[in-house]
Amino acid sequence: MTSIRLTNTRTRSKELFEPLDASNVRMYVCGPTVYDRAHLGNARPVIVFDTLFRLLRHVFGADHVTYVRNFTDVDDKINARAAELRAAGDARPLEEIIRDLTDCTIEWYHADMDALGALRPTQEPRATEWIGAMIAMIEQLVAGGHAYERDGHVLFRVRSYREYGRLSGRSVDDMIAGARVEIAPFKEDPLDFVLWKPSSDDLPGWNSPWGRGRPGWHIECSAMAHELLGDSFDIHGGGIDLQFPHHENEIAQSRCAHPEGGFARYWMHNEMLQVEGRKMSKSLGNFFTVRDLLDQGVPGEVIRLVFLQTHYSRPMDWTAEKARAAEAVLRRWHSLVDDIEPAPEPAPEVVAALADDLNTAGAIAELHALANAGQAALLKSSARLMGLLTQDRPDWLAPKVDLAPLAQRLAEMRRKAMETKDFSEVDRMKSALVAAGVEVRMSRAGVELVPGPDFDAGKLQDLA
RNA sequence: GGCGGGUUGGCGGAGAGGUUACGCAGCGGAUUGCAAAUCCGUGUAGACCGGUUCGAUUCCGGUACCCGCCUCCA
Repeated sequence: MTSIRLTNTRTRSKELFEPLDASNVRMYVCGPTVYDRAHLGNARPVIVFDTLFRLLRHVFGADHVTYVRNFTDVDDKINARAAELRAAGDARPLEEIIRDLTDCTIEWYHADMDALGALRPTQEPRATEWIGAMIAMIEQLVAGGHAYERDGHVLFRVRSYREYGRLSGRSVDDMIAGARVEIAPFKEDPLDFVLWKPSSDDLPGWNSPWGRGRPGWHIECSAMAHELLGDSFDIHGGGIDLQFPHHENEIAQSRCAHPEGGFARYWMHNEMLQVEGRKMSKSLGNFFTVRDLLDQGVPGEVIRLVFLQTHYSRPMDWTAEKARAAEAVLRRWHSLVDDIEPAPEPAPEVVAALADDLNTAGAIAELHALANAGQAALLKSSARLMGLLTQDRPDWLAPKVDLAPLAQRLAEMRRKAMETKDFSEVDRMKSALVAAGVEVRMSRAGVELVPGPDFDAGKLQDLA
């Protein structure tokens, strides 16, 4: 069996991956807060962990991997957006606006991530459907002395978890010295974080032992991971920005609530996305969504290939030039594998590259090698392992049109021109074809016309 | 201020303590009426300074610069 090696953030080293149960490999990845379209940065963990999911399914079997990715549908950003909508004239009750907003955003998210070739996770729990599990976990933490109630809030007592800060390499004392933590009067310690907070009547809330309220952000992942994957599971993933405090807090909660379990054994973090060399942010004006790119005609498959060209542990720069180059590569590969039956197994070199800490760039180099060697069937099966070339002649490629009559006419014109030495007619037709986005291939053997990236059937009307 | 990541040829971007990454672009050639496409060939790379070593771009230490997280945005 292929042995997989993964860089474990927890130990800061590349380790052999050995699942607790090879018949059920379990992975949890932090999903989106659903209040708006996913931006391009949101796509990175999706593509990275989808690739890992595919690799795990390949190695352990498609039915032996459980991949859980949550939807955070209770959050103050959602409440704020809903309040905006109401202020803008939406007369429905807040809860209804929120349900509609989150439902709609989840639909968008699915559509956008599907376009990137990402498989749906095995389970996609919504936080609001697991409030009971969260309350139960908080009760356990309170009972165990790891949490305390203050002014309707329940707070996690960071000092009660000795290893707090280990994942992110921080010490509690250093962080307090850094003083960039919210000071709230009801906290015993500035680093203590909220497990439960009270909701006023105009906010969503659930009844709890501490009154009507809503969960803090971190508890949902702990509760849902526990319910769906157990006390101990294999992989926990997410963006590096979540390492602290989110994942640190998850660990503290989970380990304290279920000391018998080890929570996640391998922690994986993807580095951040940049755009044209700068952080993507609204203030820099380089902020855009996956849907924006798709609408501009950048195919999801192209986005995926660009992402996979950079190792997940490195910052990745999105540039228009990369998208252009990736599209050219995919065009070539598609023309090579169309109508070819994929090989039963992917190439061992590609699997080996992926198994080496998800070396997607190395795997792509192997795909190039297969393409150069004319190994179309292996190229297809190997690319598919990475979620590429999954579709024959996808929509974004030029439609298959019959240009044979035009080719014949051009061939005839050329034959005559060869005799008369007057190529002006031939050149005129050739430029017209090129203007319509057709690639003109003339050789001794004959004339071949291939629709290119800018193919425009309308411009061919003049030639008919 | 605390923590973490990075610096590879014109550009993008990997692996490996000693032997071609790979892709794009460029250059030379084949081919072509001319092109395009295709094929063949082609690169003086490894921020800087030390150390370890027979040998380092690859390991260790330091310096510089860049980036991220700690703060609503992943």
